Amino acid sequence: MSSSSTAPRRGGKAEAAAAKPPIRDALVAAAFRLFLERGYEQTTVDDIVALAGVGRRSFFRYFPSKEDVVFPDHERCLADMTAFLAASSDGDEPVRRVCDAARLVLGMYAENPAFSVQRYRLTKQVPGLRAYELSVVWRYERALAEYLRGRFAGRRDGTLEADVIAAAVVAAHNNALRSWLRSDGEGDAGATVDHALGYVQAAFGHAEAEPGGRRSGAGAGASARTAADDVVVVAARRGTPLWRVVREVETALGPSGAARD
Amino acid sequence: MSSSSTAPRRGGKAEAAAAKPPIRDALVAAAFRLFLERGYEQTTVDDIVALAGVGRRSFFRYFPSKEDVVFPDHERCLADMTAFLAASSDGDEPVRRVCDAARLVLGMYAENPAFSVQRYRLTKQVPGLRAYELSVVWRYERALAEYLRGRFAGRRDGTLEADVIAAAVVAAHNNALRSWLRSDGEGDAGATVDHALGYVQAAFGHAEAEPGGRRSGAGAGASARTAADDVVVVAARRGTPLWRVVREVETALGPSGAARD
DNA sequence: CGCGTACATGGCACTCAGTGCAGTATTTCG
DNA sequence: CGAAATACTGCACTGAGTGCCATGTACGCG
Repeated sequence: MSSSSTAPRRGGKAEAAAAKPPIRDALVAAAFRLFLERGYEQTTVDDIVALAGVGRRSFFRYFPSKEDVVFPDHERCLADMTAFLAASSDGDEPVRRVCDAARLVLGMYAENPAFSVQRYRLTKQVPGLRAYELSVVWRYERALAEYLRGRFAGRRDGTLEADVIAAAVVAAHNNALRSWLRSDGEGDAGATVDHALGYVQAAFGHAEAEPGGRRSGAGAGASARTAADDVVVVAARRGTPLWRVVREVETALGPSGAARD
Repeated sequence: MSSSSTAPRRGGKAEAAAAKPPIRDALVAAAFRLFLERGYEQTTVDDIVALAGVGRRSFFRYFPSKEDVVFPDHERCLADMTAFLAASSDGDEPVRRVCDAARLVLGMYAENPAFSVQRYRLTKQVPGLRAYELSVVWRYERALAEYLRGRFAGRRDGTLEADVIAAAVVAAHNNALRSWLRSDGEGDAGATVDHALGYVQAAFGHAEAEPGGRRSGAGAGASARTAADDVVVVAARRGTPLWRVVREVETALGPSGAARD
C-alpha cells in the first residue's frame, strides 16, 4: 500500500551535499546489480543485504517481498493514477480520461529508460516476476475500471463496458510499452502509446482520436444528450463491414469524427 | 507446462468405474475441506497430506505449488482451448472464434457450479490466490492473442488489434463469469457470457474488410429479417451509448449472434 | 544535564513452501 | 520367481517471510 511512503523521513541534517538515497535505494541498486549479473533466483535476500550493507530484517521493512524490489515505484505511480482519476470532472470524456491515466504509467517507465529496459528483460525471463507484474498491472486495470464504473453508473451494461474498456486500454498500453522496451527504449514511447490508445479510443470513445497522436488539450463538451428529440438516422447497405457503419454512427452521434488508423 | 498431465499413468485397463487419479482427487478434496473450514493461509501442506493420508512429497508430485491445488483443471482447459484454436480454419471469423474459445472456459466452470463458487469465494479473499489466478487468466489471454496475431498477420496493427481484442474478450468473459459466480451459480451462465461477448463482438467483430458482399457465415441461423432489402436504416437519439447503436446495427444487418436480454 | 520516549535498525529464531536424495513398496515383464 | 521400472515415503536442506527483542540514536521534556 505504501511501499514508497514507508521510507523513513529524510534527516534534517544536511549530510554532505546529496546523500539522498537512504537505505531503500541502496537495496534497489544492490538487488539489480546482483539480479543482472547472476540472475534473480540465484540471488538470495541475504546476498542483497550483504551487498547493501544492511541487516536482512531491514530489507523486508522496505519491501514486503523479494519481488517488490523489482518494482520500487509502482506504488507511487498507482497512487498518482488514482489521484488523477479522482480529480476528473464530469465534463471529461471517460475513455479519454483513462487513456490519459494510462499515459501516466508510461511516463514512469520513460523516466528511466535504462532501468525500465533492464527490468523488462528480467521480468520477461523470470516466471515469478512475470506473475508479480501481472498483479501490479491488474491493480492499474482495476483502478481504471472502477473509475469507468463510476462514470458509467446508470448505463445498462455499465460495469461490463467499464471492465472491457479498462482491459482494452491496459492491453493497448502494454502492447506499445513492450514494443518500446523491446527496442531498448530507443523509439518515441509517447507516440507509440498514443497510437495504440488511439485505436482503443476509436473503438470505444466518442471523442476524436487523432491518428498522429497529438491530441488537442480541449475536447470536452461531448455531451449534447439533453436534446431528447435529436435523432440521428444512419442508412447502410446490407453487407457493409460493421466497422464502417460504426464509424458512420460515431461521427453522426459525436461532436466530431473518429479517425481510425 | 503440464501440471495436470503430471499425473502418473493409469493402467489403461480398468476404466469401468470412475477412479482415474485417486491420490490427486483426494488431495484436492482434502485441501478444499481444510481451506473452507479454516482458511487457505491457515492450512499447511502438511495438514492437507495428513488428511488425505499420503506423504508430503506426493503433494508436490501432483501439484507444483500449493496454489495449484485450487485450480486443478485449468491446465487441461488451457490445452483444450489451444487445441480448439489450432483446429480453426481460415473461414472462421477470428473474433467469433476467440469468443467461442472463451466459452470453453466458462464450460469448465459451469461443469461444477458448487466447486466454482467455493473457489471464487476463496480466491476473492486470499491475495495469493488472486495473484495466481491472474497468471492463469494471463495464459488464456495469451493463447487468444497468439491466435489472433496469426489471423491478423499482415494487418498494419495486427498485434495491437490482437492484444486488445484478446484482453477485451477475457474481460467480458470474466465480468460475466464473476457475475454468475456472485449469484452462487444460480443464473444462466451461458446467456450471461453470450451477452458480454456480444458486446465485444459488436465492438470488434467483422473488422476485416472483406471485399464483395460475402459476409462471414457466422451464426448460420436463419436470417430473421428477410423482408428488408438492401438498405438498413437505424435511428437513434443523440447521446445513446455507442454500443447500443452498434448492437442495433448488428442485429439489423444480419444474424450475428448478439444476445438479447 | 540526565532521562524517558519513539523509532530505525540489527540479530535471532521460527514457520512453512519447495527441492534433492535415498530408501521402500508395488507393479510389470522376462 | 527375480529384475527393472515406477510410485510413494521420509529426511534433510534452502530460502522467503515473520515475530520478538536488543541496540543505537535522535528528539523532547523536566
